[in-house]
Amino acid sequence: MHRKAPLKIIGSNAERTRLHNRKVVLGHLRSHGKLGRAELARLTGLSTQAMSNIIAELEGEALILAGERQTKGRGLPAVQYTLNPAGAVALGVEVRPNAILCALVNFLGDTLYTKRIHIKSSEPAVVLPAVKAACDEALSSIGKNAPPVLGAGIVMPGPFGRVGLTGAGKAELVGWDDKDPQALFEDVLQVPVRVENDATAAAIAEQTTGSATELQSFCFVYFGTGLGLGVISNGEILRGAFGNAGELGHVVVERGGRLCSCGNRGCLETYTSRMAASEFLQKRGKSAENQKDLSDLLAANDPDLEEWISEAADPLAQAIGTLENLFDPEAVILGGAMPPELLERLIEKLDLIDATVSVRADRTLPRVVRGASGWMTAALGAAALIIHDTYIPSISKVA
Amino acid sequence: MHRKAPLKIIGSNAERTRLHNRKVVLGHLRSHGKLGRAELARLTGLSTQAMSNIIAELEGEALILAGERQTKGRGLPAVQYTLNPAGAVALGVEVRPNAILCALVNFLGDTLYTKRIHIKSSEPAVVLPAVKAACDEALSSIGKNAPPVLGAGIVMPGPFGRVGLTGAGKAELVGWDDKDPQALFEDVLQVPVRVENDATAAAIAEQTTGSATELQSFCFVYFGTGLGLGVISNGEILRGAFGNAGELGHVVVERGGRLCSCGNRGCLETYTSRMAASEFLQKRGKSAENQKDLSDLLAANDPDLEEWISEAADPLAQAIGTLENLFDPEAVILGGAMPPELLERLIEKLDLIDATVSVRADRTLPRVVRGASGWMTAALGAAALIIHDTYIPSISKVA
DNA sequence: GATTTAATTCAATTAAGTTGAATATTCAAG
DNA sequence: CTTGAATATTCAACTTAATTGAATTAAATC
Repeated sequence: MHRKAPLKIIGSNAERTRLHNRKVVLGHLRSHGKLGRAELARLTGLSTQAMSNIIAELEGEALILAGERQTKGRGLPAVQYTLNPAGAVALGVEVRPNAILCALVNFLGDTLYTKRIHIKSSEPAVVLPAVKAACDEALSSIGKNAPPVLGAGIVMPGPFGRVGLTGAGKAELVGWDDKDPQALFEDVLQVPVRVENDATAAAIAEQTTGSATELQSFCFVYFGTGLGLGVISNGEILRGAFGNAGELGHVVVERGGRLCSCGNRGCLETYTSRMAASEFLQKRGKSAENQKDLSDLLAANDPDLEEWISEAADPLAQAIGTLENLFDPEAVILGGAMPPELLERLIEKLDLIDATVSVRADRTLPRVVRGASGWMTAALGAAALIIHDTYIPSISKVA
Repeated sequence: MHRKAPLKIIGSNAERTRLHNRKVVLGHLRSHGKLGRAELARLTGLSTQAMSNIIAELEGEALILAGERQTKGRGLPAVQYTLNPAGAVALGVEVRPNAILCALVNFLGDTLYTKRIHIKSSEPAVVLPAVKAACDEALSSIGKNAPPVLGAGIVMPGPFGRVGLTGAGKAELVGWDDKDPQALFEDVLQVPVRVENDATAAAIAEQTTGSATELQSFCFVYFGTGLGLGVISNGEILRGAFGNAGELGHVVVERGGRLCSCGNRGCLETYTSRMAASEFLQKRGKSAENQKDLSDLLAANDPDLEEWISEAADPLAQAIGTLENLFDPEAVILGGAMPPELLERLIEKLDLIDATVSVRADRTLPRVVRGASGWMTAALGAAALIIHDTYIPSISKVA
């Protein structure tokens, strides 16, 4: 287990400048859809000549496509450039104690392939070859002339290795304690690898292809085994000092409340999570082990499930108020491994606190919206992270 | 009132590259104290030649000073460079409904001058000339050959103009509703101006000259009129979508608890804040309107104050647990307009949640530490913000 | 049809980096 | 005490990727 490296602030040179500018251009193309060179030059504050060079380079690498000239009033109509969906792909993998979920997405973050593979053990010796095989299969699924692979995003139940032990006892994978997953996966897969937690990955997926494409600041509440939180603030991922930020499940919403597995009382997770729903329904003699069960119960208007929803909404509303006051997001998004209809019902039932910094006269979005959900969310998010990295420079933003 | 501008992601060029690299160099000099050219080149990933050029430029502007050559084993001993304390100054101003606090700091963030000025009204027509006069006096206090003024940081009770109305009813200044304070102050003072909230400014002061000089991620709990929060995460200031992040005072710690002025129940501010202490003591027939009163009561071992501290510690401990789980900071710092001894007592009384992500085997710092406090904290922090901006590039960090 | 406007390219220039060789100063080994 | 290795720094030449200003093309307006 190694301590997190202190972040190093490095200088820039011509090469890094170009890399930065490429990302800036790709980012603008992503958010605007299509743009001409001159307009890109204006947006980025670069000269048209510089833009021409960058565009030529990106087009040469097939990351962007030249479209029709588009007439907009006087003057030579601008050639419209768009991202090339087939310009590159990214892998996403979620490693769980008993399964590996593998996804492949295109340069826009759209899903090309998904697969679930059962594993007998979560030890590195088992996981690494299985992930390698799954990724190879994913890549071969798109045929011979495959575009470049930008990298692989890996989601693992943290906290592990790099980030050290923590108190909020989580389901850790066995055999990874003293390992550096990033290095191991990079070694096996031979592409750049990023390891993130599920909630953050899901948040990035939401921003890449979901309901947050227009947002720069939002909180993504992720229903997984527990309850996670991915925070994007002004376009930046919030990780915290040790990569463990966003432990929403163990935020206390009721002093002296229900006993949680972490040893505390009143954790949000004990009220509002898949686990909490399962336990509640089990006491009523109903089984709801997976999303399908919950979906079915909801479709059948099961009164016990309805009761749980009502009961779960209050603590969640309180927690959302806390998120609003602390992070001042444009919206709070609920998603993850929960049936979408259930999330909708939960949102309907929310009685939000009516005086937080998010209660604004100029709101356009609802304070809480439903995001992407389903079992693949995290794996797709992991892949989206890689796409995200090629769009987002870690640089110069100006208000 | 204007809506917050969407953040613009801009390209880079040679000029911006140099600006970035200068900041990188200054930042390293700040955190290391003194360094030679070659070592700076290694730290920044730049060539020694480039470093020589940058150093020459900075030395020419008297922002850094060449020291003795320092022998460290074999080879030519490196000339050690340090920041020049007298290389530049920055102004800091806190505007309150009835007073203006003005501060001047040197290039290291050390205090050179402070002054409090009473004002009759908080309208722009009164405040702007008063601030101008105060700043002029501050600058003339350091004599004729004054070093360049990097800018002025302004702290005002938000949320105002730029960030729009919010629900958590705060003490707003009258007459500023539809104004752009940054532009107004820049116009009057003729130096670059930054407007921030008190808690963020105080957090930056803590990082510049206080107990967080080594920290990249921390939460600063600011005792002002209410209770604010400044968050620095991996060196970046967390502002939120509308600049209102960190509204800690209105985080609910007790469902259905005490009625707060914001209309909700159970806000942290109603338990743990200067106002809460005043009210508590008033009920016991004691007056504690300012820091001095509290200080005196504490010195006299006043049993009522002790009782309040015990009562206030629990909600605070819970909130700190929430901060730890959400932000994963290296430490939580308590400071602001509270007597330091009282903060110490409060910290002693804290019964922290024993399972958050901050409970780590490899901790070196306590989870909660006391930070800078006193009436000038925010104004000094405002000035520190300006210094901070000249050290911290908004760019390329590498883990 | 002539003129204006806007996008784009061409050619020259410039800023700020990199690279490799030369020089200075110190430590360590013979 | 001399010599060689290590380290810091500078000098000079080169490279990258930007900028600037003039030229070219195509559409809109007069």
